[in-house]
Amino acid sequence: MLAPGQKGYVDTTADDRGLDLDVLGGTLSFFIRSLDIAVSRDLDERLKGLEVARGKGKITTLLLIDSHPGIRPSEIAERIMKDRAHVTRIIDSFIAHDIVSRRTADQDNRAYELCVTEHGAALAKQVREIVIAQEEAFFGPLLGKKDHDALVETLQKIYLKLVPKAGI
Amino acid sequence: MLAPGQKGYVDTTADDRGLDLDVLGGTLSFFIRSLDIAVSRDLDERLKGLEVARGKGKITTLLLIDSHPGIRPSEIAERIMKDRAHVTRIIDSFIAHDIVSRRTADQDNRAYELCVTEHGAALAKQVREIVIAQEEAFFGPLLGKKDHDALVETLQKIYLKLVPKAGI
DNA sequence: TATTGTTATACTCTATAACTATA
DNA sequence: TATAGTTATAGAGTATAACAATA
Repeated sequence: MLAPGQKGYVDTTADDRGLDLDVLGGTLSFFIRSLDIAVSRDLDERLKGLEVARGKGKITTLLLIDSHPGIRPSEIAERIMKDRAHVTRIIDSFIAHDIVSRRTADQDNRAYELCVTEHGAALAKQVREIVIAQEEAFFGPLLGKKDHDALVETLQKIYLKLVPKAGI
Repeated sequence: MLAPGQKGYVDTTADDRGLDLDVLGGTLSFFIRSLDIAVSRDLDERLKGLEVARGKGKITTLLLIDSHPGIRPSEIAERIMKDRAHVTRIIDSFIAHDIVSRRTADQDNRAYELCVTEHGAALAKQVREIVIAQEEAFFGPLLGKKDHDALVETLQKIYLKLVPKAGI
């Protein structure tokens, strides 16, 4: 960090708290990206050794199938904001590891319905516990309960507007 | 979405608002990832055609160098939460495109000081305007001003705890 | 004709480690 | 011995488009 007065220093501070945080115009996109990097790394660390260790898409896909037996790939894609091709590869790897089973949908022969296997259910349970434990372990030192709750509420609200189908 | 009562439906709702959003235990990690995906795609779209179109690492690196002439690669790495090898590749591409110049640091022959070129400064100005414009265009329809301000404050606070050096 | 899912490709991102030059 | 930066590599993520089967 260049200090005020030091050669090359440019004061880009936008508020009165003396922070040098508006490199991106004080916008949210940079902070969101940074937080996502930090949270993802922390979670990957906690998931090490499990079969779904890396890649958040895999984790949410597993938990979605576990919570919603019979869910279809295209619906997963919509909810995790990835394309269908990406979901196909995730599902393929799950099937190869006997985590998920796939069968033709009842009313639509184009579609598939996905369910976790017995093994997949056990894995999902482990993953879910780790994810829940992370919430407190990671955010506890960073935020008070009030700020945390407000953040959850705000981000849920945004997610629902971005993926309306996710609301019941 | 499986409706309550439908075959395979499992009620995982954790609050009383009837939302099916706690697939990850109502935790923040999933919402943060989703928001980052949406914001990044939107920003990439707006940056299309510019030389730094893809990859948020490149954008913040450019704006950091523009705001902090003389900044060193290792400090960039710390602030954008990437490793030095990654920053090296970003800088290399900037230099190849005459966006950034690099010279040996005054007091340390191991280190480099980075500055934007004339061309890079013009590019940074364009990028900064786009990023600032996105803030309103993207978040305006999603959040009221009060929620937006609270979100900025909370995420800035978290970022500062994760990267203490970013505070002056 | 539109939709579901698959396949293929090319490119980017990321983590890791080994390496050099200097402190 | 530690630090700044580079190079190399392998793996994972991503966007895209073309494709088959079904609605």
